[in-house]
Amino acid sequence: MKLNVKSLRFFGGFVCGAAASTASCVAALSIYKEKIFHGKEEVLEPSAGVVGRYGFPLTGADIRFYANHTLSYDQARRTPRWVAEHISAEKLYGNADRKRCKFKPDPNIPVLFTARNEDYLGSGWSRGHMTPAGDNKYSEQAMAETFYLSNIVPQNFENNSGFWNRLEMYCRDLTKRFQDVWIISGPLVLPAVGADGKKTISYEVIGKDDVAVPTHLFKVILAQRKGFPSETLALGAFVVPNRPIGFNHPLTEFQVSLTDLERMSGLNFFPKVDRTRVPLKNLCNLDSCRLMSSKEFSLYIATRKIGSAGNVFKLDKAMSELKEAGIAPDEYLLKLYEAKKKEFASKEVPEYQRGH
DNA sequence: CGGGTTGTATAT
DNA sequence: ATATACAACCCG
Repeated sequence: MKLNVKSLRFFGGFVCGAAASTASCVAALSIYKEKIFHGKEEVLEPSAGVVGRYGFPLTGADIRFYANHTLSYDQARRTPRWVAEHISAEKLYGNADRKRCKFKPDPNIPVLFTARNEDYLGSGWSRGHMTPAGDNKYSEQAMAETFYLSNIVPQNFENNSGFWNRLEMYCRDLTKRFQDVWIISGPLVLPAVGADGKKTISYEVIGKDDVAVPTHLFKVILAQRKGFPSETLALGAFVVPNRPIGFNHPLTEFQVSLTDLERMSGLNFFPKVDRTRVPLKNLCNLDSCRLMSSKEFSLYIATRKIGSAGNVFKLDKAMSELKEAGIAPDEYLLKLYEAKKKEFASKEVPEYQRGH
């Protein structure tokens, strides 16, 4: 078995490339394998050689699969490297509710490498979903799994509930114009130029588990529209700083070329997309890439609060907040408000009358 | 939609 | 005594 690796490579390649018979190709490749007996059965496994006699370091499962998302986990940083998901209009409707979900360590990851809630609580950073809970309204199970801390990174509070939230809403809105949308999200730690002109990568770690706080977050969106003579594929890649981003910043400000993001992240995105067969269009040219404005967002939040209000006081509070912001409620909000008001009135009045 | 805190009852 | 669960409350 003592053979020169270089000549092996050449020999194998030559046989595979030139021979008509696939059998000879397999035979040549098998030289790389070791014959190992598992019980009585003889199987071929990749040769580890002397160097690997006691095994090579393991980084854990390359890819981990969940009901509606897939991720690669970074055991050193206690965060995902990337999280992939697919959404369509159907997945955004259903009764799954984040109020019934809980953040928890991913039971599939070795305890030694998991993040825990205590790492985040009181750290000054929020637990930011990579694949969003709101993309899984159709399935309690799928939504619950997004709350595993393997899908979470330390995220600035205001960024999480603000700009990033609106970016996720835009992604969901895309399903109105594209049948299928694939999204890859993840954390980045990017170099910064110091006062001495040197580039340094520096990032905070939080909790006893030293969970890495990313300097930036990325999101790659691939949107597909059925059509004739051919389908349409549009792609947008974004890198967003992990700090508050106001309404004056458009999403396009954070758009980067896919190649640039690939160099930053060390990842190749959507390797199976055949760009010669279906030309990739710029998502922000084909679609708007416009996020909700301040007014639209406030209106949306107010509508949410009124929809979930449990009493008249909260109902009126949400309305007065809107008024103070100088935002006129739309027809939908007004109707919802009136309906809830009646609902509470019909519950309270009879009891009041009986009491007297 | 996106995230928190606090208080109380309960189990260990 | 200390951890855990849950309801009720809060924020943008």
